[in-house]
Amino acid sequence: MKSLDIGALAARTGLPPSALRYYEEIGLIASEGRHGLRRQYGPEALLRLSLVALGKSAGFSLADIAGMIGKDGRPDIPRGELRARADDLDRQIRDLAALRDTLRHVADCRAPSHLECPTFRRLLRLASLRGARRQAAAKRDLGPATGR
Amino acid sequence: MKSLDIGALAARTGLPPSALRYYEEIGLIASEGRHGLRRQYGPEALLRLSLVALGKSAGFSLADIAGMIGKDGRPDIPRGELRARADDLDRQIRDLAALRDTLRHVADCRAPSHLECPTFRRLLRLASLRGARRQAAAKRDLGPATGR
DNA sequence: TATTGACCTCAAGTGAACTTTAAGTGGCAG
DNA sequence: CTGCCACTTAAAGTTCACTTGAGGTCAATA
Repeated sequence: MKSLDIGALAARTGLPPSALRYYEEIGLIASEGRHGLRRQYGPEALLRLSLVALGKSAGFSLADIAGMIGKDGRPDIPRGELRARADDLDRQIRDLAALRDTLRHVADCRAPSHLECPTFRRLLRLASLRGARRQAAAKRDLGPATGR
Repeated sequence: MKSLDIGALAARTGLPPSALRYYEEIGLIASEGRHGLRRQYGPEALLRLSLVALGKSAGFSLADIAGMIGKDGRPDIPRGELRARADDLDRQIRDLAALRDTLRHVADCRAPSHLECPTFRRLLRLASLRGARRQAAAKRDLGPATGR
């Protein structure tokens, strides 16, 4: 019998039991049944939690993630939308990579103050632009996680 | 007289006035004075707000940002923290790429069940490893914004 | 001068993602 | 069989970053 109680699942995932109960409450995972009062989870719970961890670290909300992995472990959303999401992710990845590069540059830069470093100043300009774009996007679509 | 009222500052930054008042309340920006009741902001507010936008997009909390750009306006951003944040971004980028790949795969895969698809399983394994690492990090530092 | 509209304050509300608390249950080691 | 202790529930509390609402002020325009 390969079933785990909530404590075991918590131990294997590193998530506190309270969080696992919460995930179950919002439908992110499901228990196979109970042993007495105690929830018993099958091994597929571990898979689902892996997907959840993946989505979370990618900046999606739990609601988004719930939408991506349907009740049965496969996505609910149409293929076209999945591809569009993937394209969004590509864009987000490019932005983050640029930010990371500039952060590293600034960390290594020998200029006495960050404000005097031209790269930093360029980054500031970009950040403002990003802010504006973000505003525009928010107005545009009222929607999906851009990773607040 | 180069001072902006809150509406003008909002227009230039894309932030709503309510957010700017909130930022002032928590000490992220300061107004130069009032014209009647109305706050008047100097041009350095724009610089500070650029820094704030930068910090936000890098995943810092407003409290973190407030700590980095002192009351005096000079950014005093610890280089070590910048590097740590860049490393976080690297991780986040890897996560995003994994998620993007998973999404694309799922959109294209014709396998009857994803659990039977080796690509899917490989992606999940990668995600689990990441989850474990993240736990370890959380235990290690108890601290700064890890992104939401 | 009267009105308009952008600003003001303060308090309360929001939503996400949990955590905490209080009171109770029940499997199992001793 | 008894007591421990990990589990259970429901409800309330927490943090972050704001937003919303009610009621008020005032500078500039008609």
